Amino acid sequence: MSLVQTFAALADPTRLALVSQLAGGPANVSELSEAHSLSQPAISKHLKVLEKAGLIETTVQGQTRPRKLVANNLQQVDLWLNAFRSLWDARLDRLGDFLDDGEDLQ
Amino acid sequence: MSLVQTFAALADPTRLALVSQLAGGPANVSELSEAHSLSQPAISKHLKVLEKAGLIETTVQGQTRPRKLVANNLQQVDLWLNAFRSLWDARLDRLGDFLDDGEDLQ
DNA sequence: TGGTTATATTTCCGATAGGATATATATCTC
DNA sequence: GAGATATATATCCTATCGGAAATATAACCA
Repeated sequence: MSLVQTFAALADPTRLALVSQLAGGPANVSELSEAHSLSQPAISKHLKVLEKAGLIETTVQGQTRPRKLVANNLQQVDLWLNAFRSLWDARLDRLGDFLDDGEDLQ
Repeated sequence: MSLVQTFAALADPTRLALVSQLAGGPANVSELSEAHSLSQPAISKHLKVLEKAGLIETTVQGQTRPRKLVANNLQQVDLWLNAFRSLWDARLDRLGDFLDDGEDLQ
C-alpha cells in the first residue's frame, strides 16, 4: 500500500522479473517457478510479498492459482515521480497543458 | 545503476524522505540528520546507499558536503513504467501522438 | 477412496540491513 | 598548531531476507 512497501517489493531481481512477466498476462506458480529457475516455495514467498504490496492478485482456477498484475500501486509510483519529472523532462509544461485540455482535445 | 538497486535505495522510509527533501535543493549531513531525527552516522550510511544507487551526488563546500539529487535513475524508473502505463492511462495513445509531434507542436 | 498434481506453510540457514556508540579524519578559525 | 565543527568509518547488535528442503493442504481424476 505504501510507496516504501511498493519499492521494497520491486527491490529484488526475481520479483522485478515476476512483475515484468505478469505484465504479459497472468501465470500460475509452476509456470513462474520454471521460468525463473527457482523452487516453488521460493516463488510462492515472492508472490506473497508482491501481493501484500498490492502489486498482484490471486485468482483461482480449479487447482491452479494464476496471479495477475494490479495497476494501482505502480501508478502511485508514477504519481510520485511527478514531483521529480521536471528535472529531466523539459516539455513537461506543455505536456501539462495538453493533459489539462482533457478528452475534448482532438 | 540497475533498476533493482534504485528500488532498493528507495525501499526505506528514511531514504525516501531524504530524496524528497533533496528534491527541494541540496542539503548537508547535519541538516539532514536534524530534519530526520537520526544520528549522523545513520544518515551518512543512508546517503552512501543513495549515492551508490546514483540517486544523489556529493559536492564539497569547505567543511560541509552537501548532497544533491541526480535525475537520471529516477528517469529510468519512469521509463520502466512505460511498459505498464497503458494499464491505467487510457490517454496514452493520444499522448504518444503528442510526443511524436515533438517540439514543433504548438 | 486413493493417487496425483498444484500450491502453501514450516523450518532452518547464512547473509544483509538499519540503528547506536565510539572513534578517526578533515577542514575551518584563532 | 590547537580547539571546534562536519563528516566518515568501524564495531556491535538485533531483525529481516532469500533460499532450500520437508511437509501440509487442497483440488482433480479414476
